Amino acid sequence: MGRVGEEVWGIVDFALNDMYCLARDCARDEVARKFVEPALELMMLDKALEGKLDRREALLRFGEMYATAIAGDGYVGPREVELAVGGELGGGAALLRLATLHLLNELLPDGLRFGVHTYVKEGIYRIAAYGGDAARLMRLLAAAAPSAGGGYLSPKFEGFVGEARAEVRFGGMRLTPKGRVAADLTISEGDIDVKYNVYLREHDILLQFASTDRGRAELAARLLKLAGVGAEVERVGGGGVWRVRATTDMLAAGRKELRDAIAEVVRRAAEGGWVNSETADRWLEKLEKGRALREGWPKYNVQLTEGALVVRYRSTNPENIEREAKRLRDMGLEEGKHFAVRMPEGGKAGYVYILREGLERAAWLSVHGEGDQQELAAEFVDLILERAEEKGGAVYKKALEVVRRGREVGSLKLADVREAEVFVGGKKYVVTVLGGGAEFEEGESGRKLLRIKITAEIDGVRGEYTITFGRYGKDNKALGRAYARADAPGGREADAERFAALIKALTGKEPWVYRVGNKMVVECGGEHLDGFARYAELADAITSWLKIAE
DNA sequence: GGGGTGCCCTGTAAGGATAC
DNA sequence: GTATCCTTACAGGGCACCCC
Repeated sequence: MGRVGEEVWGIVDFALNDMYCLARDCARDEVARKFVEPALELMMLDKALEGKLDRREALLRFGEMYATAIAGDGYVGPREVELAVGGELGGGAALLRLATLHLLNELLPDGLRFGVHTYVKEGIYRIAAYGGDAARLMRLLAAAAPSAGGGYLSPKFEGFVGEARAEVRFGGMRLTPKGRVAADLTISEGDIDVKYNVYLREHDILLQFASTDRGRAELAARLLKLAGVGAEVERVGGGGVWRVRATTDMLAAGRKELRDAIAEVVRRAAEGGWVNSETADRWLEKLEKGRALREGWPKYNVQLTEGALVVRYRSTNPENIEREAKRLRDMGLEEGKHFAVRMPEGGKAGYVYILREGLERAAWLSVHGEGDQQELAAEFVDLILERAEEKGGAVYKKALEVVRRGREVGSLKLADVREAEVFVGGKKYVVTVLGGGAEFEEGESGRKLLRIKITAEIDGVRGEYTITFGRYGKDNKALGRAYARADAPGGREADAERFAALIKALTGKEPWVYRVGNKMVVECGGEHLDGFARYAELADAITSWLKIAE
């Protein structure tokens, strides 16, 4: 380092030998710390250069310390890493930082070295790496930055995971004394690596790293996270061993490099006849396809049972069931109406079961809901469709049908029906809707009625058509009735046919038309009401009426 | 036929124990 | 200190069955 080096060491001497003076004169810890940390880094790196300290250990510790400094006084952008050094004696501290980076580069292999720029703005020294230099620095920090509980201690480092290029390689395939397949798998980032053990067990794949050094175990967890697996450090029993483990599904959610390496172990084991071929095929399928687990969502079971769509989450843990029920309530769904809940009892699993109407409502909320409800519902519907798609064919078709129906509620305008061609009784009708609305009314018996009025032109005949819904019978079924008018052009029969054409154009389904005495009755059921609910002018009234008339 | 529920069976996660 | 095994609870797939 020549003359610069001498100056640097002069500052180090000053910082370390006169710490008492610094502490006394400056009377603030942060000033002392500003010098102590880079000075320690400098000494550590110098020792590593002289071969008195393990080089990789020094790189790792440097990375931890520098990341901590950036977490406090730095900035991390997509293509930039910057450390700010300000305050009293900032110039000297910045010089120290530069000296440590210089030594660090001497320790790094060619492909990982990086350059930095230093500038002063508003009295603060800034040490920044840009572009490729920043990318190389990020690789070091990504592996070394302190973390806990599956995340970095500073959110500034979360983005690194996407940028880092953890390499995965395997070797040392062997059979354990009991005949299980084991292999070594090494994950490395930059010049830092960790060796893990992979075991092909009877029912799962297990990747494991164990150590009595908690720091090494945390590094193992960080590198595994860079490979896309969020396993946490755990303490084995109450003893002094720390461990990081991940099994099949977690591994299958990892990055392609990791999945490929593990798949290679499985493939070779299958070729050697060391694992059951059916099990190996299942694992390979998972590893090759990748398993996109939605963060924060459990795995809902989506399937068809004799034509009905079953959407269900089951668990023996009451807290899990309650958590899902709460999530559905937060989404705007109502228990009993949109979903059913059965709490676990006697060791048996409980469940939340999404009723058909619930999935429809969630689909509606995913389009028409507001704020958090809309976001939650959209995420939920996506998740269910994704699960249905995995099952393929009929399951996906059915799920899509329910979701589409839900999304359609209130999505159309009556005036959208213009010159629609429909066939009733083999005859073609041309329907144009001019307007309409819906309102409640109380019938003579106190029954809550819903009156839907539509103005339309059918085959050139303009008219106002009214249909009145009520709930009838022991099932309390929704039923809508209208009577054809005798004074309409062509008389009752022609009016009934035009009415039927209008309802078919609006709902997609023909009503039932029958004669009672000399009257012509046009009758609609729940499916027609669902069809009417697709129109914004009618949707709110229909939803409210369905609620109050229950 | 579709909606909803119960239950069996298999695969996986989690945690501890044990062998080397 | 590390590698391997064991146990158990839980999750999830899928089918049978009931009800309307």
